[in-house]
Amino acid sequence: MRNRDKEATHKRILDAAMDVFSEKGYTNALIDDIAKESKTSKGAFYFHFPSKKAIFEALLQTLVQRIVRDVEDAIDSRHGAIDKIEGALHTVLGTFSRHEKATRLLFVEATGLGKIFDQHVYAAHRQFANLIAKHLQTAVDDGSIMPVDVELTAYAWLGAIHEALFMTLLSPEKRSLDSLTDPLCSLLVNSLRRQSSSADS
Amino acid sequence: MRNRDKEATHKRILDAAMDVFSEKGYTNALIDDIAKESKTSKGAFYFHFPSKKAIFEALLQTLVQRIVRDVEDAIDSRHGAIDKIEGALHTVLGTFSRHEKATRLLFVEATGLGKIFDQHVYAAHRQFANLIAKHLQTAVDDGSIMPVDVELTAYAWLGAIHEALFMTLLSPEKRSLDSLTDPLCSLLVNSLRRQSSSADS
Amino acid sequence: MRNRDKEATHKRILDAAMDVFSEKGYTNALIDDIAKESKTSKGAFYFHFPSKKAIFEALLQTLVQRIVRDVEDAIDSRHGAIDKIEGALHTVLGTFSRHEKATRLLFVEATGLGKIFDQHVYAAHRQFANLIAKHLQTAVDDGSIMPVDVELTAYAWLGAIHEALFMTLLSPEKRSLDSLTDPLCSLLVNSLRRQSSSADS
Amino acid sequence: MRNRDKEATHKRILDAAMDVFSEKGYTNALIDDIAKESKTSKGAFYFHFPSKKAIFEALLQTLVQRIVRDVEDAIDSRHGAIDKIEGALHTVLGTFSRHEKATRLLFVEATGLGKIFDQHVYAAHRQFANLIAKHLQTAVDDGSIMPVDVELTAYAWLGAIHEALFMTLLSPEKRSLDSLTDPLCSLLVNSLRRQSSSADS
DNA sequence: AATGAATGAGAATTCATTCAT
DNA sequence: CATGAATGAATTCTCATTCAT
Repeated sequence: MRNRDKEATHKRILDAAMDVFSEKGYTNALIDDIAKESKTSKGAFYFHFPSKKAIFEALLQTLVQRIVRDVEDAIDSRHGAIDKIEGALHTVLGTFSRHEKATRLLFVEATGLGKIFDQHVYAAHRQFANLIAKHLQTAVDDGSIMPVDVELTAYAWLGAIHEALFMTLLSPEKRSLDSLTDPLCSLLVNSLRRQSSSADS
Repeated sequence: MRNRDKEATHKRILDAAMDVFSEKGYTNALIDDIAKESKTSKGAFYFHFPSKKAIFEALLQTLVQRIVRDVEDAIDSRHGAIDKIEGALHTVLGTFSRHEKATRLLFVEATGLGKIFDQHVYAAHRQFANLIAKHLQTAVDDGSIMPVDVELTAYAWLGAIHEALFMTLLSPEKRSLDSLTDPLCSLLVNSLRRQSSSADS
Repeated sequence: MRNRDKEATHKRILDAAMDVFSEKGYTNALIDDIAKESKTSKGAFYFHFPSKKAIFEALLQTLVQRIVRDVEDAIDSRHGAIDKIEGALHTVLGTFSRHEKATRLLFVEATGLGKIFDQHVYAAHRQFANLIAKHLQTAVDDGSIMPVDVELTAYAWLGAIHEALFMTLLSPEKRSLDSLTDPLCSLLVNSLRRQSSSADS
Repeated sequence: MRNRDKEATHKRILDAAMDVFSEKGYTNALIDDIAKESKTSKGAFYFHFPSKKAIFEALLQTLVQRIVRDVEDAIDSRHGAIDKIEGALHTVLGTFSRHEKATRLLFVEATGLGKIFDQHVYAAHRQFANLIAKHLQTAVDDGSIMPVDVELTAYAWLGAIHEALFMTLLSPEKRSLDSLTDPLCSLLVNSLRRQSSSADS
């Protein structure tokens, strides 16, 4: 019972932190804001987390893990290399679309905070890129797509996704992330498709 | 004469600011750091710039303008749509490679600073994307490349470039930006090349 | 039975408090430290003691009383004025030696805490000094020692003891308090011996 | 001129700190109090001193040095071993009497602040004791006084002085330090006088 | 009686900005 | 124009104390 309360408060604070950080950015977010938003107190915050930095890191790590897991699950249910790649892309984009705040946190607010956070961001991007690279490699191996530098391609794709999300998030018009999924997916997958080859000798 | 001094100080401060901002990030950079680095004083800083925010914005704008101009010049000297695109890509990547600090400022340190700076970053990315989009459109129009959504492609490309730079800048190994140019350029240009070619003679 | 538990907890907390206070000093000691050390909880602490200040005061008072009683008992078993004085000195020094933590509490940690505690420390020193003065007076009265200002001498002696303990406690070498007893005792007693002596055999 | 201002402020802050620390004790003294008392600002405080701890240490060190110097000067003008000892005692006591706040700082407020300050206090006491020991040794060497353990005696004397000052400072009646000098001096010096006097009956 | 999560009033420290010289 | 001492609002983190269970 008591334990329930504790965990519930812990989660309320994490949720509040995500709201506040994605709303105001790391630097402009105050512990007071998080305390208020979570309807607890500064003391409760520091009971549950050792520092502002720590909760932000916890948030980042949790988000990356959750997204990576979601995407891997989604891929498992697809068959065929290209299908898997499309699946990965759709899920990545879909997940980001569904969690705008988390996305903003990962791709906007976590950047430019100095050396300490850089490593987290670097690691996060690496994990996402590896996810893509792995399936690209499978597709290359079974001949579904042209042989390419899968790692570089993975980063290029991640970058394309990142940029699309980024610009959408920063755009004053607040266009929904969702509308990006299909066109971006086509663009990326088509860029790799065995090029007709019809008469290609 | 006196005027010379004034301008020289102004520039020394700008240069120092770029060094300090790209080294420590906006938030961690102190006016004192900039004053020290520029071998002037806090008073001089505030004589030449109204605020910390202002000099950072000035820096961003100057950098974007300079890069855009450089790239446009480079493109002018190329002929043929694809050639121009390759020229643009090479120049963009080359310019970023040559100015690591500026690049770090534009693509890393300027991110996540909150609403006010977001607009600057957004505008900067837009300018770069437009540059690419314009020449993609020309290439599409004259049939050099497949018809694609040029705007989306431009953002995808910018994202690919951004990501590559970003990961290189954050990577602990500090790989040089330079080695990225050629492979990335190939990847992107190839992704658009008229695929079939079957009947293209 | 239940009562046993209660008293036992009370004592555990007092003991823990003495450990923690003498180890970290009043200001740096946390209620959490005491709760942990006593293997109870913060709630238990506040059930048994009304405040941090209160337990510290209780501790001081208990210690002073115990030491005064010990010394008085020891003196009772001595006969002759000088003998009693020597007895008092030996017992005071011996007691302090045997209870380093308590000594540290009384002579180091209780100092410099501000007005409120000052009075306790003042009272404690007074009690110790009175103890000494009383027996000095007896010795003066029966002519065993030179007539001196017994009160001032008592403070001087207490000071000498205090300083010796103090320096030993603060010394990096952590020399044992014990080795001080004999030389210090001689020094002080000799300083009062009927000086003449030359012809006094 | 500017430099004058800077130094003047620095000193004003030091003076204010001594007032505040000796009035409220280290822990209860607020930087705000010092800023207010010095008629400057918190910012000015941190411009001149890096931390609360640092200014307190600076204060302690300055005081010890000044007192040691004063005493040594006073001793120089005396001739004869016993005379020098009396001179030292008088000067030490006189100096402490004249600078009650400083004395309170050194002997009351600096105690019980934890490991870090302990070393300062230890060092200060050692310096004072060494001062006394040196001259005791001279007096022993030239036969002016009985051979005694000069180091232990020095600490005993310092302790006597310390205790006398301490009790006077803590006493509710606020008796002046001054009235202590003569009786204490006599007591201590007499305790060492060549007892002989054979013919003193 | 005991537990430990929650509270919130501080307090030290930082740093952009000002301004007298 | 330049200097750098001074300002003080803002912010993180601490910890004695409370209280629901």
